[in-house]
Amino acid sequence: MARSPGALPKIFAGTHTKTIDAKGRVSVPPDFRAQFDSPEQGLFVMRTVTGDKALDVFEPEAFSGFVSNSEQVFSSEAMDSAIAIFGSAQKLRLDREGRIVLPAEFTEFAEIEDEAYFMGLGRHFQIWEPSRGRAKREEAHRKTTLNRETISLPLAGPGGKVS
Amino acid sequence: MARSPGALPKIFAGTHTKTIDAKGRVSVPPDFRAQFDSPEQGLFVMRTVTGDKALDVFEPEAFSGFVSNSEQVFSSEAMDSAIAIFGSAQKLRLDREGRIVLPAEFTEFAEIEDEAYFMGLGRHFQIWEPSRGRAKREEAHRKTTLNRETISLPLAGPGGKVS
DNA sequence: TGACATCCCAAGGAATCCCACGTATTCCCA
DNA sequence: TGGGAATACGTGGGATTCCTTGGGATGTCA
Repeated sequence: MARSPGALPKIFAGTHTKTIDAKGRVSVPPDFRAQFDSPEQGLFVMRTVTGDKALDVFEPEAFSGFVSNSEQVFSSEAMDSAIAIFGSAQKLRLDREGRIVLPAEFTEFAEIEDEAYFMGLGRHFQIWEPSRGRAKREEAHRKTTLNRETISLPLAGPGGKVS
Repeated sequence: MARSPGALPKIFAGTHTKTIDAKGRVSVPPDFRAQFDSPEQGLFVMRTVTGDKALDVFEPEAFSGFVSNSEQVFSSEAMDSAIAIFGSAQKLRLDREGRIVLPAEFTEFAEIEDEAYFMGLGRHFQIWEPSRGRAKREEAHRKTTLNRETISLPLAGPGGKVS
């Protein structure tokens, strides 16, 4: 991703709660949409591997970074990672109004019913069931407040890139 | 990786369960078909060598990568690999509706009856017997969740793990 | 010549796309 | 600073396209 010097990296920040209509459609927050290089290429959604009941959402360009890491198709370790990532990921297209349809597989995994909680995480963002997402956010804030002396956050550094 | 900016690599992602009709035909998921450079060139199918009862499916272009890797035809190791790969692989054509017919050799190996479970793995994809494939996916997800600290995934954010 | 495999065509159903309207917000100007 | 207009956003429904499934026709090999 060649970024012109001085240009700021895209940042997904903030939280947004969006309703899901009868057809299963959700509006992606405009704040997030504004960050997309090419909305017509859609987004990659996958079940998160952190143990949370949440979904990770990436732009195609960011998501394609996972491909190079799975060159060794016959290594069983790489296999597990590849299955966990690509097996659960799916490419979603946005309609003209910037909505996506979350497949049942994902809503079931994240236990999402009629509302989706979008949470920006910098380079990508997540989708949660609202109450669960809010709880996670509060907990993370509390933990980070307590542990701020001992943990290292790359706060000062530039976004860096996945090679 | 030399890739022209903006050009994204093709990615096979997600899982799809497809029924096999009386004639042994299965629809290749549209998501996957959309990734094919030239559907008329067909696909290469082989028994996987990971010990799983599954089938690996490659595009001709990706599959041809194995050729260069097996140059040393007189090394017994390379011989075995070549036999395992090319000896078991078979080229399948798609009909106008995007269906393939899995030869008995493959359905027997993977113990596939009347349903096929397609699982994207990035550069290529696999075909499983549904219940077996689902189990494999759950297991892989669980393992990856447990080991996510020790394996390098660019999930954590910019540059992966900050040491 | 018969049996089998492959290819082609058609129709039903489902998912997707597109368009239009109501509402809220922002911007601008008085 | 208040009000009005224009823009953007969210929402819903209708229309179209795509996908799947099944069956028939054609070609091939034994």
